[in-house]
Amino acid sequence: MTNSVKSIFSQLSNFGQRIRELRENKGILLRQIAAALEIDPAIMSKFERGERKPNREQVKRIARFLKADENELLTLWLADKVQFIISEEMSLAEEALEIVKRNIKDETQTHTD
Amino acid sequence: MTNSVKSIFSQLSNFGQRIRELRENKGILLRQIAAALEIDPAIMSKFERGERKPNREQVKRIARFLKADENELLTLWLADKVQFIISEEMSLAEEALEIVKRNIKDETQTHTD
DNA sequence: AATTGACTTGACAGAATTTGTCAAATATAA
DNA sequence: TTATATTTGACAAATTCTGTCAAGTCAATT
Repeated sequence: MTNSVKSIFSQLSNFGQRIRELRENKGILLRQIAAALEIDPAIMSKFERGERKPNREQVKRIARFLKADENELLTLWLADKVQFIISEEMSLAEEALEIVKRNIKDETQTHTD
Repeated sequence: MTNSVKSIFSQLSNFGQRIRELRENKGILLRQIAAALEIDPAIMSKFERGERKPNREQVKRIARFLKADENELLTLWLADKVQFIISEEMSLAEEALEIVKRNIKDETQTHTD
């Protein structure tokens, strides 16, 4: 994932939001799921916030550990993947902002000498 | 692309089939497009057969060289990318598309104020 | 049959991205 | 403050992606 795209879209994660909700409702700690999946809590945190994407096996393990509907979670996870691909194509906005940013910077440098 | 998935899905390529059709109708050689894009003909061949995927810039250059509709080709290219992800998870496909569709709709409504 | 031209195939190396670990930072509550 | 939970970012290792190359197939000509 490029940084520019991440900055706009990382906050939306159908999957991540759902598992966080499930986890918190059950009063389970993030690091407890992490332990169950044998990964660092940092990664689990990133899954929940949509900053990184788990693989199919991890989704299944999460479902099992949370006693949640595996199919529901896999579906949300797939939706995220598709949505990300689509979102990347809407990223002309980012390019535009980059140009503006560059221009502003040049302007600033020109005037502060 | 994993090998197992490639073996199943590499034959379907909306984008590849279309540019081969366009190219052949104009009597252009594969290696001529390759030269224009400054890549090896082998890669161009793989693009046309859907074995590898070009990046956005390459799609644009192909469109320009073939004097084809850039938007059409970018769309087919995007369709291939989405279709590939979905193909990996066939059974969950429909539900996932529904979620994306709903989110896109919400996004649109949010932004048209 | 041998040659030619167009494309295809697969192995390969280097580049780029992704993965998980770790330590430090932050946040929240007691 | 102290303790506990989560987040952040830098990092190395693993994996995937890229394009090059040489050898291969296939069809049409000679």
